[in-house]
Amino acid sequence: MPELPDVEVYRRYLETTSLHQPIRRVEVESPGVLANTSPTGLARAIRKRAFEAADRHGKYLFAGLSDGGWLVFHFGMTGFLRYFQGEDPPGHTRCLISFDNDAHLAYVLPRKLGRIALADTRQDFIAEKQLGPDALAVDRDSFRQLAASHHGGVKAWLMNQSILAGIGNVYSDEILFQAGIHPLCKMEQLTPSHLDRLHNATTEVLSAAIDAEADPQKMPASFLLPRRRRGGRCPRCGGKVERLRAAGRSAWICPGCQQCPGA
DNA sequence: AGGTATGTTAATTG
DNA sequence: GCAATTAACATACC
Repeated sequence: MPELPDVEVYRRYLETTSLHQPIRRVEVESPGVLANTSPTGLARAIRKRAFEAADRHGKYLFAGLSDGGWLVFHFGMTGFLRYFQGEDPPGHTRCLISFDNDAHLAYVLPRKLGRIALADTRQDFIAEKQLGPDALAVDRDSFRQLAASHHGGVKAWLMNQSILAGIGNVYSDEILFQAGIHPLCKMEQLTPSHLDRLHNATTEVLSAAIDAEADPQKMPASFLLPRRRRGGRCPRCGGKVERLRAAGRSAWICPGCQQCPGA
């Protein structure tokens, strides 16, 4: 589920498994996943170097190379990393990085919707992708300012990576549920106090999801996320959750607990 | 068989 | 220019 919390878990995984080991070889099984390079370009950029840092911005994972460059991973809807030794790569491995110590890092992407890119600096990449600030790095006043310059539905706003980076369909539902706000509310309807509730919910939901290692089973009992399915019940009022269309996606809500201000 | 799926981008329409 | 909608991408699961 690669939204901000999932990618943060991947970042920690990369950091604990894959730093400081020289890279011996790179095999690209699906060249289509390379965004701005080729298999030989990728090999030239990372072979004989090591990952020295693991950073994240929104849904993007940055692996810092010993020469100062960056390898950037995006995971689409289904991707993940797997570090292993002495066994076969997982199915749907699209790129395999092998280290001098005979361990391997697999970039696994069943649906091929993610991408690997090279970047000179994180800032260059973030600017080129026109990403907004990381959703966990925005304070109350900045959050209000970002809200003031937009119209349209609040769920679409939360998921717009150019405004806030890192929130996708699942966590936008959770944030709106925790804030008690309906996904189709217009930004211009939200009062400063609603925006503060939304900001608090954003910070708390993303932090709690990271603490739960992005595993729905470990999340707080107050979370809607594990009940986000047909027949699910609201953890707050026990009512049935409902599905509707918002921002071109399925949005799950508790109609009793989520309203627009003034409605 | 058809609908749905955690993302991004491009095209289209209002 | 902005907001909303749809299609496309590729694959898996119900």
